[in-house]
Amino acid sequence: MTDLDDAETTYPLRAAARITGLSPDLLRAWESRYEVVKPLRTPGGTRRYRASDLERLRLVKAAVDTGGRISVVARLDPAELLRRSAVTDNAPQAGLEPILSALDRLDAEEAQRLLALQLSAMGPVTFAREFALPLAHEIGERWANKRMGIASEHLAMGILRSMLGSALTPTAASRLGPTIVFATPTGEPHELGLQSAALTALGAGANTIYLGAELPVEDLVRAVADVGAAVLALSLVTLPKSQAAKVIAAIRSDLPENIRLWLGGPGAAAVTASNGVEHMGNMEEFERRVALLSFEKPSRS
Amino acid sequence: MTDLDDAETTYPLRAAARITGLSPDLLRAWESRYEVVKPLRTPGGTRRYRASDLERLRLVKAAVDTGGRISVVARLDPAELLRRSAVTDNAPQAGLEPILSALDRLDAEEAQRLLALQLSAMGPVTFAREFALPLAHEIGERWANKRMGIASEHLAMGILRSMLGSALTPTAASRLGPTIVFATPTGEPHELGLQSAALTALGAGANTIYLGAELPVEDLVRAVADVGAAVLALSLVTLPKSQAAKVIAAIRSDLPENIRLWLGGPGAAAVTASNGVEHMGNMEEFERRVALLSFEKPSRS
DNA sequence: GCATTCTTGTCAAGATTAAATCTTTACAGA
DNA sequence: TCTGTAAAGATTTAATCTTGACAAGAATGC
Repeated sequence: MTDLDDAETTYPLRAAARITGLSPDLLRAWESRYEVVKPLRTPGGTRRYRASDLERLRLVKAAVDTGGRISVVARLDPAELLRRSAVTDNAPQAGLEPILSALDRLDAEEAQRLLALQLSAMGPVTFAREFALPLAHEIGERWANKRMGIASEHLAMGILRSMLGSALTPTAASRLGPTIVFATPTGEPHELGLQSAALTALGAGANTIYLGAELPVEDLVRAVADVGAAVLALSLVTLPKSQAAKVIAAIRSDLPENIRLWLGGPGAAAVTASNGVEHMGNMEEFERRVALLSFEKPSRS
Repeated sequence: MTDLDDAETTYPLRAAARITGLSPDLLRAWESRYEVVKPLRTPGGTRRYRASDLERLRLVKAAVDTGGRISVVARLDPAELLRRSAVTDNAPQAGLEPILSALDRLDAEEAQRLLALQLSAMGPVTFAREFALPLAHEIGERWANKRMGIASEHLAMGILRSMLGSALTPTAASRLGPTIVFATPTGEPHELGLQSAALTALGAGANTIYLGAELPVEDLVRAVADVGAAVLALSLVTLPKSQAAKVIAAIRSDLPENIRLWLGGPGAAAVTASNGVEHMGNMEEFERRVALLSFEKPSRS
């Protein structure tokens, strides 16, 4: 960022509407009636929402959705808002058991049948996030407790990788969106989360280029430059912290400044201290960031 | 939607540009100089591209990319264009070039489109053996010569792995055949040949249990015993000779005597000296051996 | 071999169009 | 009264338009 000091990225009304799920009319009404947010204005008078505005709107909507009155909610400060929009977590453990049992018997046919059923029921994006990832987590758990063999784990991961990989087919239309390259750095073999993220991005309209696991720094940087990507998205799971930090630093320093570097996955939190590296806390946040990409100021190059 | 007769969906210039990969300027130049396409116009004069326009542009670009001159290519009719940019005929080697080119550009969509075309034309088993393996070989060659990046290689392998993995769905009927476990020992990451073999076995009526790459000896042996397999099939490509010999010896000694151990792949020849280990020289031999298994005395229950 | 012309992709300027957005006012259900 | 939605007409922003020019490479003529 050379001198983009005041050039905090902002978003037009339609972006705010799409991201928050509120109608443009309602956004204006809330602003003029209750001053929920005060977006910036262009010289011509057009609204420009900062990321902080969007975040606040998200919380306010959550509070309203759970029964609050907008005239009251609008005046709350962020801390109070957070309390009012508490997450009512749900346990989607539903159909896991039969699949785990099939995997334990190394019954690929049955496992695949059950998984395909889920996939067709929920669609690839939801399947990846709500089913495949929890399943993988549970398998990892059981493996750690010696309640399941590696063979079952391999079988499961292979099936999931193929299923998600097949869904990960870019369409001609997806080229319209911003380009995001997905990969895992050398030493990080876990691919499932990366695939889920790629599917999410595809659903959000991004032009996803999925390179898979264990790409060397140099090739990664070159690929990103070659395809003119706006973002390089990496997933970290088991890569040791020290090694991860080193790799990320290397990538960041080799990557052109105007290309973003996003990290996700359980192993990412420990690394993201550095500058110019952004951490995606969860899939929802990631999805939102992808959607916002389309609305950013034209990036010169 | 009563009468949208003329309401064929059309795309503005920027969509056409991003979908075809041509710049807006170039699109206009090609139109005004050579009449490559004649998009519709709005009352105000703005271009609107039909799907057919985009298709034509795609073909024209393909023809230009392979050395044609735009002034010539622009006049060709669709049939001629197809000839100039298409997967000419069944000769496998012919179809490789466009795919390699797409991979080089990291154009997943195009690569996948072309591969899917081949897959549907030849069926999974033939596709794996006659197309995927030669393609992988060629990619390896080009990578060794620095004519192709690792990113392209990863992209290709990911696509192929998913395509073959999806085809590798055991059916209820296949459970009738002899059980074969497919895997690769720890340290051997190459999976493509293994998948091809598994597909071949599936086609030959075996009950294939595909565990994927890099299974530790202990788990491999346990898995084979658990499912009552008649054969353990391993693929070796780049595992160093000494290491391979050690791993194979370990597996053989831990494996019950009545379970066969088959080795295949380029790295297998160097190892097979030992007793009780059989070497599959090529896919045809392997296929024959699988077929023969069915006639041996029933091994299970 | 060398200069000339043609081809082809890219760019800039200034005008125009299309799509978003603006404000204000109104209205209807809870 | 509170709240979400809608319409009208003006305005702004982002895309697109045409024209003309330019430079590097390819083809051509001598």
